[in-house]
Amino acid sequence: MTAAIREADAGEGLTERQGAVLEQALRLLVDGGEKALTTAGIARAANCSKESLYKWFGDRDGLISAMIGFQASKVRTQDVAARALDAESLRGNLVTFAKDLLEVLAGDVSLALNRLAIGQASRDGSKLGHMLQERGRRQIGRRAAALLEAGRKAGLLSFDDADEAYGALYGLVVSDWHLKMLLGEEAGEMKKGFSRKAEQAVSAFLSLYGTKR
Amino acid sequence: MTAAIREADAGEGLTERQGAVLEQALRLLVDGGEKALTTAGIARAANCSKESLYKWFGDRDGLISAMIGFQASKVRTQDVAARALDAESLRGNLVTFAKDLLEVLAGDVSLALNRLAIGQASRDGSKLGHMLQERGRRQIGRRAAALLEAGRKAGLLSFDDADEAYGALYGLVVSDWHLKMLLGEEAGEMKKGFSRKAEQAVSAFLSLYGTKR
DNA sequence: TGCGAACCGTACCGTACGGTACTGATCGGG
DNA sequence: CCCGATCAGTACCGTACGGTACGGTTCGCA
Repeated sequence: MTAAIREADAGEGLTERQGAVLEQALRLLVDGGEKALTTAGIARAANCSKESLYKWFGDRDGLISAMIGFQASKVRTQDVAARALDAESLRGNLVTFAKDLLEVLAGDVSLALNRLAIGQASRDGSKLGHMLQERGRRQIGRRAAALLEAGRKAGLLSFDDADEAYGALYGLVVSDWHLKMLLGEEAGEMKKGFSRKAEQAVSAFLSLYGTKR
Repeated sequence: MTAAIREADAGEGLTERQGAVLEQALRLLVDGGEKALTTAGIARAANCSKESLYKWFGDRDGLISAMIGFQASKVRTQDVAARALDAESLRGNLVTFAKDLLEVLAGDVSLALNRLAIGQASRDGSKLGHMLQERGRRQIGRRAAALLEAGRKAGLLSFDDADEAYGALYGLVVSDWHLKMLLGEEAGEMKKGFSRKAEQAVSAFLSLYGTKR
């Protein structure tokens, strides 16, 4: 048995030491943007050597990929599979989902990683973009899909294409807020309006796809 | 009278030579991303000297700002103030607007500039972000606002908050397509679905805010 | 106690970028 | 015909980054 297997891991087949290093790297990225994410800076912040960074992650891109995977592994979305779905609880679940979605998108780590992936979309063949899409959005998308499907099963929602319905829900909730935050709009001021925004969006969504009169 | 006034300009108080340089710079940015946007590269592509670049635009940031302003000045949105607005023409105008919006957002220059501004959002205090927001989105937003207001005046639409209604329209039309394209999803394949997407979004919007039974 | 692996800290190398300085050519006005 | 301004082309400088190499130290293990 290899020694590595016996060590505590951080959810991605990497040791906790490596996880701590990625944590510091994420902090650097959040605080200073991509420009601050230098190998020397990470090594200094994490009290490790550049040589170890290259041994563990290969090169800078591998390190960034590891950062995305590490962050995604921390934000496991627990879907509350609430049975006995009635109109009230469906609305409540949808509002909760909408708020969670806005909170996640407005999180500084999420914003920083999205900025990083978008900035490199031109040069790396959108490798990071696909990774973010797959490991971040896919998760929350599945949660929404399950919720919508449950609503349809309970006769509370009516739609043919689940993706189309989810797209409408996403658009009504997020609108152009995500882009505005990515462009640097202060996220702190906006968070206060999240609840109202989420409820409005869910109301609109239900009047589009709900069966209730 | 100054000599500069007598020269042909490119819409931003700069000479046509400078406009040609900015054109080449935009082309470099579109083709190779931010990494390809070097002063030496621009000078080579535009057959000018780096010294001229710095004389005209101050520094790299000034040049990027000029690029944004230059591009915005080219994409003037003509609002077809169609009088005699009935339900059919309102829908038609909304669909046209939705298609135009998707086309603009999917344009490679737009995507490249947005990627650039998002990538620098952390370091420059979102100066570029505000500029893009102000000179790009504000324009198309006003066109939509005028259309919505005309619809309300004609008794075809019903809403209290015009911004909220516009937000819903924007979200229904764009959903998360913009982000996916910014992250590198191939835009070519998506463009085929724009018409259908636009019509679906407008139908949903009308069933939310329309007065028609 | 001695061995070897892992690792920190740092020095180092090649490269590429932003920005400046200089030279020579072109061109319009007196 | 000459003067001054503008500009292309290039050489140059300081800096900072990605990636590598090396000496010294700790720690698990026999």
